[in-house]
Amino acid sequence: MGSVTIKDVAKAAGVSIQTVSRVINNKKELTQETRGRVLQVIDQMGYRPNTLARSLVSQRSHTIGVTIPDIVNPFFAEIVLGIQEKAQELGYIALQISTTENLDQERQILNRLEENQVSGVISISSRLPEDELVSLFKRQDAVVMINRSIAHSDCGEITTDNISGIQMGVSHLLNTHRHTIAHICGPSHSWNGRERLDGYKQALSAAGLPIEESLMLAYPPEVNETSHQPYGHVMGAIDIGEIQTRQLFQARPDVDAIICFNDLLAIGAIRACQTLGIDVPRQVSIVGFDNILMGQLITPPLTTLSISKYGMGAKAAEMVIQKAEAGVPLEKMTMQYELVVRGSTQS
Amino acid sequence: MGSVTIKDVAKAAGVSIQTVSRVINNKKELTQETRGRVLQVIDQMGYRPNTLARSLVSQRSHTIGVTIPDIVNPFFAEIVLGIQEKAQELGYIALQISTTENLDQERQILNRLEENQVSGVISISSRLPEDELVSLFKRQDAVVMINRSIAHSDCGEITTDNISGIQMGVSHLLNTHRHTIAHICGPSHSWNGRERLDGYKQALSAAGLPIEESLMLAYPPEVNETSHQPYGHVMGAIDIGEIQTRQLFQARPDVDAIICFNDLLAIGAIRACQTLGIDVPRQVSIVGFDNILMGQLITPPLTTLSISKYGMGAKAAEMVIQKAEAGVPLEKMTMQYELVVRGSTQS
DNA sequence: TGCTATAATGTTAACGTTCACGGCAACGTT
DNA sequence: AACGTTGCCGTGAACGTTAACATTATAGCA
Repeated sequence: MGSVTIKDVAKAAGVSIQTVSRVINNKKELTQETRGRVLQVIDQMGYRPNTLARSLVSQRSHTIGVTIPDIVNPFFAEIVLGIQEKAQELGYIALQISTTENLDQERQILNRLEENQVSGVISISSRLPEDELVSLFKRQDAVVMINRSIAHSDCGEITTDNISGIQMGVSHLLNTHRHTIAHICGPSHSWNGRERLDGYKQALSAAGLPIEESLMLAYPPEVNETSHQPYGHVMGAIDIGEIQTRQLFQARPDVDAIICFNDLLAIGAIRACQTLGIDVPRQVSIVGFDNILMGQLITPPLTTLSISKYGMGAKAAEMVIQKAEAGVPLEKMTMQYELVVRGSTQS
Repeated sequence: MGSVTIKDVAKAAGVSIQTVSRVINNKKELTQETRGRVLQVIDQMGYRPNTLARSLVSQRSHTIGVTIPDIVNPFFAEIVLGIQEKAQELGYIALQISTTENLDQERQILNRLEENQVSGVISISSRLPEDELVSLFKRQDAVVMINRSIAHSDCGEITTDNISGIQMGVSHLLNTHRHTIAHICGPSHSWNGRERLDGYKQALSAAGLPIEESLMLAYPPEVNETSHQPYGHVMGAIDIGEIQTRQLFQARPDVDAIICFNDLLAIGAIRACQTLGIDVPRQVSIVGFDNILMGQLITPPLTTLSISKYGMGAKAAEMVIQKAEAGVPLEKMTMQYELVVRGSTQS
């Protein structure tokens, strides 16, 4: 728009453009008097510096790009909030885009972010294949991935210690005298999903328990490409949990505990038990992952492995910006889960 | 960063800068041959046009700014998703910022968006006073407000028909033979909150029922300024619903229905009934507003007034962009609720 | 053949800002 | 008195791109 520029201010205040620039950048080589006069003109004319021009000349957009699988999912939303607030605190702005679990969209977004000259990128739970990610990130010099790891990459990484997390869950179940522990798996294309399955197997082995195929329920293949139906994914996950649990009890009526890939599946599992007349936690204990709000509200409230999503986001933002700004090397860090015991494993 | 520019491409392809520009903008005055050659060089060098420079010269940032009270709240997240996807469809990018229900933050953000030269602004459920909003929007020429109305403004507005919505709720309760209907109010600074309270009174009057103070429970004043505690607001709202309901039954043990400002309060109300040993819906019917996912999952599932959040967002984006792009005048539109009957009002 | 219309390409200026200079007072210092 | 210093301010170039105009080659036509 024909908005007021630094030039207009300079003319109106009877000074050079550079002087105005010095005022808005708080440089000190200025008389109190001229500064005051310029500030007054700025205020009066309603001048706002143009970030586009600024970024162009300074070669720093002070913007970081964020790709999110699904902003409607509060799990991701909380990470995003952490990113946004930390970025803002450091003088950056976060350009967040939800890919709605769509790979093509994700590719497109990443390119779009590049054209927008973002100073760095945070990629949350990407499901793109490794080689493709590498090539999409090639031209970025500050990339942090959350919930995903890539071998031999120079990206930053914030992952969660799924192995020890699920270990804690299994230990808790063993301590409460459960011995036939099933696992409802996450999607096979999810990095967390694969890790948690691995962890489950390791934990059982460590406890001297057999690993049985009939106790591991795979996540069904992609049903239909995501529509804009509200809560499509969230609702879907709950349904899947319910279905898998039904199936589980048909094959293995002897299970006394289920540890699920995430809370949504676990909520589905609880529902299945309720309709099957199975008492939770008396007959079956159920454990989830992620500590989403809903887990606290259902009955019985859900035991889960919790982690600070806000903290993950904030840390990611900090890493990206420090790298972009000062070249601080990107770390690969792992965050620890905390076991939150609630009614679904204890009466 | 020292990324590759149009100049580099031009030199490498042995053409002028302008020719490259024509290629990337798909102008037609070009030989197939040069276009091919340039495209090849572009591909090979990994050139990406610089949006900042483009926007600067064209005076259109192709960006719209969005302020959100709280992105962690799925109600808002879904609106945002609608905005983002429609914007993208129209070649725009949405710069969304959560204000975390903080007024100062909201002011700051709005200024920040202006500096970022956004082509327009969508303000979701703003709680800033009217005069301040007017002055913050003064320099924007395409503003749409969602869930808020301002007298005599030239902003676009997308509001919901709270009056008829709550009317439907009350009618439904009357039809199921309820006569002592309470209302747990929303925050008094919420525009929707005030409207729904008004609607409640109108609906009772229309039915010939008395309007009694003891049946209208005010939302408590701001307790503490928002921290980053996960789910602070969401959890808070549920707690408030629970507390208010307890209080309600103490004063008026004769109520047989509660219609709440939103689903969260309603969920709190259901919890209160459960701990008080009051059967829902046999003894008391409960109705919410917004149709959030959680309402479907609790027991009993919640009867609510539903509206397309995604649609509201998409429409807002469309309006802002049409206005910014082609000067299409901004409308003030009202969307209708739909009653979704579930277990909390019917056995 | 000469001339004009058209297609393909190049040149220049601008968008709003900052950076690296350069100028010029006023002020000590020797 | 001549010479650095310091403080304040202005000038010109640059960031990467596009719009408007200028130029050149090509074809069409009388």
